[in-house]
Amino acid sequence: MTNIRKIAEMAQVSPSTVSRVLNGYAYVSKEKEEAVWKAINETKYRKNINAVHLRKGKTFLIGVVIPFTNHPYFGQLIEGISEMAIEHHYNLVLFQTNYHEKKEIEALNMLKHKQIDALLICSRTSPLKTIKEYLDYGQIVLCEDTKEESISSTFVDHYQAFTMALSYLHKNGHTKIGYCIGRRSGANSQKRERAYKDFMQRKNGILREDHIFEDCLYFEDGEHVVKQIMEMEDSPTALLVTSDQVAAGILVSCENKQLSVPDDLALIGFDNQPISKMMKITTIEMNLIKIGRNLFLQAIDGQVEMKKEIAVQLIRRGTV
Amino acid sequence: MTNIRKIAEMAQVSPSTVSRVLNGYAYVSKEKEEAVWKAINETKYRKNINAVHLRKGKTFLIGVVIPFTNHPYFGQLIEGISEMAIEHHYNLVLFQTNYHEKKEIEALNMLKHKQIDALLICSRTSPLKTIKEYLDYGQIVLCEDTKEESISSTFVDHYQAFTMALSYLHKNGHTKIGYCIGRRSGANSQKRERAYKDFMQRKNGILREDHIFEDCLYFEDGEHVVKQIMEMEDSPTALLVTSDQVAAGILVSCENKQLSVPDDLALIGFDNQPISKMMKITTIEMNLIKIGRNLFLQAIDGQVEMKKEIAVQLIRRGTV
DNA sequence: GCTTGCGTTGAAACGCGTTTCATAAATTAT
DNA sequence: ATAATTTATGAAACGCGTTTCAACGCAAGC
Repeated sequence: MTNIRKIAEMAQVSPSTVSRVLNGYAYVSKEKEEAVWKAINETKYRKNINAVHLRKGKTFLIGVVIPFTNHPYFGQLIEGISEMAIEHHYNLVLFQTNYHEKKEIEALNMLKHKQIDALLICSRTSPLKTIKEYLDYGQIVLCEDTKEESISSTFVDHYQAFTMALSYLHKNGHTKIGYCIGRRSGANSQKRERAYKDFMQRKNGILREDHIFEDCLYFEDGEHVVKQIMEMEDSPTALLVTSDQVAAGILVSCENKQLSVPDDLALIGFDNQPISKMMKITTIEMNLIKIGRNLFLQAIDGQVEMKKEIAVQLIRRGTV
Repeated sequence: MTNIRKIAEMAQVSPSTVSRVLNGYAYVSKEKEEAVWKAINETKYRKNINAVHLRKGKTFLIGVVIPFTNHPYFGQLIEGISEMAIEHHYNLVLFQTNYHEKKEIEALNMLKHKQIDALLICSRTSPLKTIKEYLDYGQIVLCEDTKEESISSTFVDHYQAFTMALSYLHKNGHTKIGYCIGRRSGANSQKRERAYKDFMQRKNGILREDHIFEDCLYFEDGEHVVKQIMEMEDSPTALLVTSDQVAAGILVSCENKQLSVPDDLALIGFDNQPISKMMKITTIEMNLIKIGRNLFLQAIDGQVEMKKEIAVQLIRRGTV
């Protein structure tokens, strides 16, 4: 295996100069630079990345914790993250947790053992207390409002976003509003629940536990929601659906059941995924790619704003 | 930062002995071993993984090339891969290509620059010729039959699987059979097309280009297929659907359009995904997790059988 | 009593790119 | 013309765990 010293010898320069050429530093004469490149090309030299990592004390790996890879919400998040990763010559190590705390701890331990430089948790299961114990070992970034906590984060104001969506429905004459969500226990979900309950109480809307639909993650989950609604006595006239996929599923299911959208049931999706545009679903854009990008930048650079809120936007289309 | 030499000093032994303790080698006396552990615990020593990588000449990273992360086919494949990766203390670097060749080349170049030890290509876009140029730089494993080629692979016999499924439909009285596929250009897709055309010709079945439905990847794509079929004059009475997701979408769509399955339209899905069990869809099990596991093993170990075929199995349920 | 061999241990080499420090030469500033 | 920079380059140190080689001690074998 040819190394930098051999190149140096061939080009009649010192290893330092080879390194300088390789990394594009100034202060190398044209002749020597050319000699070095010539030797590099002749030998097909490739630098040993592990030596670089050792010297720099970094692995250039960022861990990314997500519950599922097969959901477009996380798909977009990863897209943003990965875009920045490429730009900064980092690689990503994915940890799919399926919301098992054990998997999350595994990722945290990778950070502890310096297998990764930083950890990005897109959706967590373990308590903040646990996560904080690992802060000494490297940067950890969350995707939720960490307010007074000392943990970096990029997030949207889910309380405000939900309130905005609810107001919009209310203005359109709805008082019986329900919502669909993936799981109720997440930090962001709790914020949404708080917003929902506060709003419904404030506006004297009808607040019923069975107007909250759990386990709504995929397209096919929409059908189940419609079925439940149709069997319900006092069913909601509008739904906040925290995933455009599910909103699309609900929409299709409604069409098939001769339920008119928005007349019988109004819908607001979330994320502004391609499918919502295709199916003309009114939605809340979260700019997940932007969130992803910022998450990454926080992970590699302590300088970046420690807590960054990303604005959301109501996109009016045809389902309200 | 405390390192192995400091531990050695504290425990009054040599660095070699510390290394031996750390790696669980025999031939270390109890007293010294205990002394070493004591020092390790006191200092909260964590070993520098980059030094290990440098010394061992490996990164313990395996690249995985997939077109999309958000499809359960690849989700299961990754599950198998990742299971083995954990067991063998490797990490995965995901390259999502969206079928862009450029992205695939990026991954191949990572191998060239020794950023990853091996590359696992689950679905490729670039020609075999290109891939072969990178074989010198590390192990590359494909997920398709590489027959006479000198590239490792784990695969299923798609020709045989398709033929089996077609036979089953034929035996059940179908001659007008169509099929749904993601893209037609992939190596595996071409095998399937070959099988389809051969079979239809052999059995004098009706072979029409418009009985081949492209771009069928997700649940929602099923609706489009049903729509097309209903508008068709001489529509197929049975479909091979190369993804259970799509088969489920078709099934739902049929129900809504008062089409009876299997009487009006018979369906055979692929992959035996959870959804097919839930919805009682007859399917071809591919054992993707097993494939994933084997792909990984081939990537890290030249010893493992170079080409491995994984058997498929027809799972009879309610849609034929 | 001497050879053989296993158990145990440490010194030193190894993998290799980066970076600091010192020095020399060439410019520019005063 | 002299001092102060800037440019250019190399030697050596550095990061650090692993592994090989040699050696020593002690026990078993002849």
